[in-house]
Amino acid sequence: MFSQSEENYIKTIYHLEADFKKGISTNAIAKKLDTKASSVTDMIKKLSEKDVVTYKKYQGVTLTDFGKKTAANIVRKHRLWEVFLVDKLNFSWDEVHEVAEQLEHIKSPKLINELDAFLEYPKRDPHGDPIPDKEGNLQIIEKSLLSTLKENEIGVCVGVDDSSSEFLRFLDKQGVALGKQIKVVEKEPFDGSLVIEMDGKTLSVSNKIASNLYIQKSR
Amino acid sequence: MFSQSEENYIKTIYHLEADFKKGISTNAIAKKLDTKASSVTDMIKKLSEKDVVTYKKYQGVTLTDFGKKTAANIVRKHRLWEVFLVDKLNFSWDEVHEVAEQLEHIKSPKLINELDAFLEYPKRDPHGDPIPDKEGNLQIIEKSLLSTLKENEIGVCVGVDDSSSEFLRFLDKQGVALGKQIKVVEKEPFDGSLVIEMDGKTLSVSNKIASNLYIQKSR
DNA sequence: ATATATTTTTAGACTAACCTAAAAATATAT
DNA sequence: ATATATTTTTAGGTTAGTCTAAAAATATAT
Repeated sequence: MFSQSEENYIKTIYHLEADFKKGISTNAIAKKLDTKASSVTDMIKKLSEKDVVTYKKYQGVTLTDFGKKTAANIVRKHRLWEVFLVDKLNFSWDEVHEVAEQLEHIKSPKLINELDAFLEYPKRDPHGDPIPDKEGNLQIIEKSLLSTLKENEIGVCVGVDDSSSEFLRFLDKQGVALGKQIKVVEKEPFDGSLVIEMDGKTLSVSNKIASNLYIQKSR
Repeated sequence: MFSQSEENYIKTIYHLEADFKKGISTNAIAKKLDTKASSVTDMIKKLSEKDVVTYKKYQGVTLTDFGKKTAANIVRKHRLWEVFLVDKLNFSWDEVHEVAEQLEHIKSPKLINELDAFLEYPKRDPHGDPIPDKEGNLQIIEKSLLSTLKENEIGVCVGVDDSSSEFLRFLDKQGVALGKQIKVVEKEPFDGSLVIEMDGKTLSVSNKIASNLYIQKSR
């Protein structure tokens, strides 16, 4: 059984590994968790004692298989709770993170399995991120950043890269949501902005937006 | 904002005051929380600093109005989560306590208000205990222990005194549940047992059972 | 009313999780 | 390749919440 703090470290390392492969640095973890590198070193030693990570001094850490499974389970809980909050309790997708951060630490296998069933086994959370199954596996979706699509390509919005409140609220305002079909009408080479078609309407999005929206290409 | 530990103390004092009025002893709290009296003294000092309790050395503690409201809010959360677990996630009434003990510490006013609405503003938890409203008020129900009913009196089962798993599972086995109508057919003065009628069937219950079941008398 | 028992508080220590500051190792730049 | 900068670890300290053991206060019994 892990403490909330241990779980937060495990989850953070998991997310960093997804982005940067192996050997996550002390500093990277400290930055994500808004803590000091020295605190991270302390915790890493404990997690390595518990066989959650492999660690050699000055070489960064890597999750063991056990650590990966543990992490996936925390992420599973986090994302299932997010679905619950949005689907059942009228939260919007920019409001769920903070509460899910707390709920993910609740310890009860029955709770999470029943919740999964109650939500009818969702495959994605409200931001489009996949929900790991009980074994910790998560289905990968071939998604591309909107900014990488070519003119006339069509796809469906399946996720966001930046999930900050500001960005999500901006998307809401523009009418962008998961599942929306988007067609690239025109790409502006000068500033990387693009003209898209959505809901039969035409609008222009900046490169910054297009670099944070994931699209699953049609065909 | 209170820590989980502080919240557990506040809640415990609240429950003890409901049973024994004012001036809850250090030892009583220690017993309930399965901790040592010296730890309780430490925590009491902190809670009194924070104006949650009034405390004079060796005189026990009493919740302030602020403390009562805080406590009621924790109890509200606990009981709403219990309803959720039983009504939506197929938990039985003897399984909910442990998980609700964790869920009650989640901090999010929106979460609890939306949960309340989602559950359609329940008035009682699965054990028949009233759920405090947002202001911390809880409706009182005139309930009597089954053992205090007279022959031929009729009532509805509205709660349990002892809510241990063993007792609740025993009640399940006997078909006893909240809302069941019960009529006292005969009282046995010798051992305090009584013969009751429920669901059209006649059965005998021991005094121990009858002293732990609350009945709301009809008329 | 005094002795004895019980309860409560104090004093001092422990652990988890954090911190700061300094030392050690590694990386970078000329 | 050596000097400099950066990263990481170590050493030692802090706080919340717990503990044990002893001291102080209160309660009980004769």
